[in-house]
Amino acid sequence: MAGKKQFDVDTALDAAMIQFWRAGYADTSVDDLSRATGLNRSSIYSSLGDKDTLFVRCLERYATRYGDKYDAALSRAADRPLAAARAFFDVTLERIADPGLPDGCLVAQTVMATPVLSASVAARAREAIGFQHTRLRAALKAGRLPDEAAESFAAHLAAVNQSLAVMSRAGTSPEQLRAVVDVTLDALARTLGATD
Amino acid sequence: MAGKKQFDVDTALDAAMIQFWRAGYADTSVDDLSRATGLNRSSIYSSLGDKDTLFVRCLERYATRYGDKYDAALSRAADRPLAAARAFFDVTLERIADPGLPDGCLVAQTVMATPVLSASVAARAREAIGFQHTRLRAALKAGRLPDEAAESFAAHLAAVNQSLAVMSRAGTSPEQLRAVVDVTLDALARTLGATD
DNA sequence: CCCATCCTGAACTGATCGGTTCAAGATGGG
DNA sequence: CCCATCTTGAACCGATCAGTTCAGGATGGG
Repeated sequence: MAGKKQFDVDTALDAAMIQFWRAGYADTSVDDLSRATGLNRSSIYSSLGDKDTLFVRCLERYATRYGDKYDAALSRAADRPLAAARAFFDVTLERIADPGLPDGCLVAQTVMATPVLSASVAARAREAIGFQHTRLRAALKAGRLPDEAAESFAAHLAAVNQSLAVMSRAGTSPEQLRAVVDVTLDALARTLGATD
Repeated sequence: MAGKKQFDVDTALDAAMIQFWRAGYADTSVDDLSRATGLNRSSIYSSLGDKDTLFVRCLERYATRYGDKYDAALSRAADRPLAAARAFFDVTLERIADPGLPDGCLVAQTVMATPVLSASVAARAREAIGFQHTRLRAALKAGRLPDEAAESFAAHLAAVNQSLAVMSRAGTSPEQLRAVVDVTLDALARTLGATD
């Protein structure tokens, strides 16, 4: 099985990411990663790095992939904050509805494990959360929401988005998750209406 | 150090609960529990049970303690849903502000680890989340919120409350957490105003 | 004073962890 | 055809895990 060709690193990273996403850092052993990727234990270390390095790569992969989706959703209706926020949440709700992906959120899970993880990993996860806030604030300001309201709603939208990760793991139904989001969207709609 | 007297089981349980709360189930070893409680390894097994049993006891202790606080907060202003909701969130915000307690939430952390924990533990954590929803819905209905709105807001309030656990671990400041909550409270206030 | 009771420290078991090493096998390019 | 390259499986290391056992010290009631 060798000579010049190699396995697909991207596919392996996706499998590792999903494994970490499902079980978390502490509960994922290198043997688990071996099974998930189909790669030999030796190959993981030689091609993907040790467990910590690999986890960071997966975390960045996750943050980039879904960060891009959030960006795309927000910018698709840049002048209509309500539609933008709705599209933003749809990214998460569709991810949760995808049976091929775990519930929850790798970033949320990592943040929750913060006191135990290495400082660098914890910092990256916090960074991802901070970037979400920045992204939302920029989008809301671009949608002509007053600065103060943009600030508050950015924090609120980011928080509610993370709450979906927790609630989806608690067995909350898609309809209930939608209800959670709709309350927030109604609040945003009324705030927009009030300032129009 | 014995004869007839014993250590205080309640104090030990509190210490164990805080250890699990801070580090989670997977990242808490029995030696960690020994250090946290000040009890000998043997004493833990003989007096508090094995790790799984002890964790369930801590989880129930947590759910009861804060469940009672949530109940008290909601019932203190049973006829004013907005004040009740505000008091509900204050329970969480004060807990987060307490430097003697870990950030986050034991239930949220347990729910996030659901795919890895034993089925019975996962079920208890989900149960606690479900009870929160029930508690909130009952309080909102008692506050004369229409059934449909009570249902939606109960899900929303429970979710936002859980989001505080995630965000507090992400290093979000108390002011930002307050902003997250205030958006929700504003939405509730306007809904109440609209139906008055 | 003495004995029943409780707690402690330490050792031990078997399993699993992350990480490393290496011989053997498979492959494709020259 | 043959060699350089890559992957595999398996073994190994030291550390840590949950859980058990037990001898001995400390204590208080009688």
